[in-house]
Amino acid sequence: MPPAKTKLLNAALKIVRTNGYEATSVDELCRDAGVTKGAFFHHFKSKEDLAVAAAAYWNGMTGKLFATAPYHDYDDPLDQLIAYIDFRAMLLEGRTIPEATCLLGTMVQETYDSNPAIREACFGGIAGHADTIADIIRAAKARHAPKATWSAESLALHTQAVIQGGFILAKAKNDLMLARDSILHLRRYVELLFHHAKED
Amino acid sequence: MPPAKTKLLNAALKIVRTNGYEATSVDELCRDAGVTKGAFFHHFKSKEDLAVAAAAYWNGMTGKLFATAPYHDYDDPLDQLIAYIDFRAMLLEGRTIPEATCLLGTMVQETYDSNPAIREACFGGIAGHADTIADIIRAAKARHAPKATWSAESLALHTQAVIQGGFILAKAKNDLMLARDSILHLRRYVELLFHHAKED
DNA sequence: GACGACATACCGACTGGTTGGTATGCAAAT
DNA sequence: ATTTGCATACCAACCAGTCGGTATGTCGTC
Repeated sequence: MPPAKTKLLNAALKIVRTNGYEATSVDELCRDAGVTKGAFFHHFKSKEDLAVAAAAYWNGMTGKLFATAPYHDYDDPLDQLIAYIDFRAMLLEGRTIPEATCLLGTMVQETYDSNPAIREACFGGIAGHADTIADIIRAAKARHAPKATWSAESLALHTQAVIQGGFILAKAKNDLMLARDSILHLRRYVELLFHHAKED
Repeated sequence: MPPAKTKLLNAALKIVRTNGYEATSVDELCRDAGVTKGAFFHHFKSKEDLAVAAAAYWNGMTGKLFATAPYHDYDDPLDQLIAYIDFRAMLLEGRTIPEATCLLGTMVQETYDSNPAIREACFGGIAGHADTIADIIRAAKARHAPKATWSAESLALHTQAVIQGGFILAKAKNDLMLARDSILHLRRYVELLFHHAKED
């Protein structure tokens, strides 16, 4: 039996991704985690504190997932980048929308203006992940497109924008395939970017 | 002096885009609109009803904005498409985040699972706008890339995904320039797509 | 190794304020 | 005379957060 803190964090990942931050009540979190309100406020000094902790927890989970993902195994960084994009598409398969979508993107929409601590936590997670992709893009650019005018950092952030935007369309249509379609366009964009660079 | 209904709808556009749907209370809406709660429930039978009406109101406003935008003036549909993308980037200039971002994308994140009526209203607005872009893309494709394997509808939805995703990154960093950067990548993608097709 | 001092983990009843929503009234327009 | 467009007053449910309490360690000290 995991401790109450872990159970609350897992409940937060699930419920916040389903209903959003504001619509998630502390009582519902406790009910889902099977703990009492006393336990909640023993471990988190406020609901906001839980949200920040959940973002850090999320970063830990996804960080491990991406660090051990197979796209690192390719020698050519461009192959790694394409494989990363394919990996992101694969992560949608067999999952429901709350299971496939991003906690940070969901939370930041509701909190960017009213809750700086949560916004910062979300940005840290997204930017941190984008940095790992920027490293791959930087290497791919050095090898295959040294004269390209776009920056690795900007393209890395763009990959995250496409993925987040795909999630919004998927939620709107209630169909994760919309997210996959946008990821396929992203894949084609990256291919064209490097294909174009090789022609020069 | 506009009637209470209009004042409430305008307040909804402003406050929901700033704080999200759930965090926006009926009382706050009334306060901002300068009307009483009686007026609210006279015009809208529930908060959900207001959200659906606000989505329709938003579609009316943005529909007019895009229908009269200058990107229609180009003869070549590919020029129209590029000009549309530039127009979307231009719409960010001199605006705050709540002023620049999309009501539908914001609302659907919180309501896709819990409130089908709002989700449908959001999807209708996004898909309806995407359809107008798909028409342009279809014409551009017929003229410049008849053999391309991607569909006009899919690319049109992708443009919306990029824009929505850019908004999320912008909110996370508290900087609209992130949205503009992604829109510039989208512009480059479209150029490469058609540039590539012309080479065949 | 027994003892007291203190910390950690958790419980659940309670509170004051806020929530979405209702019931009723009333003046102007049709 | 009835409908429309609001305002006032009110309500039960729910909200995040508090608080007094208990059970279970885990130290240092004699």
